[in-house]
Amino acid sequence: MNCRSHSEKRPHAPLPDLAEKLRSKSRKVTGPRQAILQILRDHAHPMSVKEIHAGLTGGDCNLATVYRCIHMLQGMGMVKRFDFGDNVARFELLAEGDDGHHHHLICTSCAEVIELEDCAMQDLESVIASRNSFQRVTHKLEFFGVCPACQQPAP
Amino acid sequence: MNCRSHSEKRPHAPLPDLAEKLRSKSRKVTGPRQAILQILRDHAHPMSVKEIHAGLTGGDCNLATVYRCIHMLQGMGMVKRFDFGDNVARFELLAEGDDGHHHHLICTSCAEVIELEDCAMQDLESVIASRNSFQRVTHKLEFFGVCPACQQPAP
DNA sequence: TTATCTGCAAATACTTTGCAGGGAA
DNA sequence: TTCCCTGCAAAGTATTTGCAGATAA
Repeated sequence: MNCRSHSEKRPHAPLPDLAEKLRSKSRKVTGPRQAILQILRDHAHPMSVKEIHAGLTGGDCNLATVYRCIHMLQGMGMVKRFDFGDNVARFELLAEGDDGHHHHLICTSCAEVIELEDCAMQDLESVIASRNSFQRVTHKLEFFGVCPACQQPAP
Repeated sequence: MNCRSHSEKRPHAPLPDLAEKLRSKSRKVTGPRQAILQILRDHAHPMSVKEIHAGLTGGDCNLATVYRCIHMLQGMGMVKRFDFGDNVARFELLAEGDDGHHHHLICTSCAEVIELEDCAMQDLESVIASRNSFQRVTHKLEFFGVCPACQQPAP
């Protein structure tokens, strides 16, 4: 598995393109939706619904609307859900043509998130699928550890 | 990664031994705790708190007690928590001397769970740790797919 | 105009906690 | 006897849903 920083990632489409994607599926481009897409675009790591809602500046929108919007975007394949095992769903905007399959390295102390490049687990999936007679096998994988900044002894 | 069925696993300690483990750490052996340990012993896959509570026959005990008991067992290293990405924590009794590090293959249709043997990801953890200057790197990994029984077309 | 979307509020699901009585050691 | 444990009830957090009014197309 190779690792790379977010800055090297495939860039997200500009906001107007994202809006167009909504229109093309007869979804309306509303204020809340644009604001939510903007926030997801500005953050390179998965965000919880609460974080997205808190990040909405000015007039913002209702928490329930954030949930509905995120689910809609997820259904359209524009956003992918990640679970870090703390019972809080997190969502990340997918770049055009990106299937979103990648993993994260999360600091268990400060929650910093580093994105890891797609892993080479396809072979493993095939082995597991055939040995257990399963079909369409996928996986969820996240790494946890202590980041450099958190390795210093507490003052 | 190798796969094996539950029947091949290291067996759980008998109930009296589990009780002794509690006493050795000045924890009391109560009815609810014995019942919960019994249920976990009887099930080879991770169970949600609700499932454990529902499985308590007869007099059973309060849901809050199940939560408290599970947390206590987790703190003692007798039980391990798994997350299947559905915002429901699941717990599995650990056999004596088992660190609980293994993964599961979960049917996305009927939720059947198959346990997979410990994977060979230690090398990967080392690479990720050194490349990102992280310490104490661990991981969570679960596989999802469609089990044989669910592959038949719906009637 | 019209179907979709939003805010509001209430509901649901999972989990935690305070408190007073009950029980294991 | 002495803590530890439990039930009960209430509260906390994450998420979903019904409904009537608002809005994009």
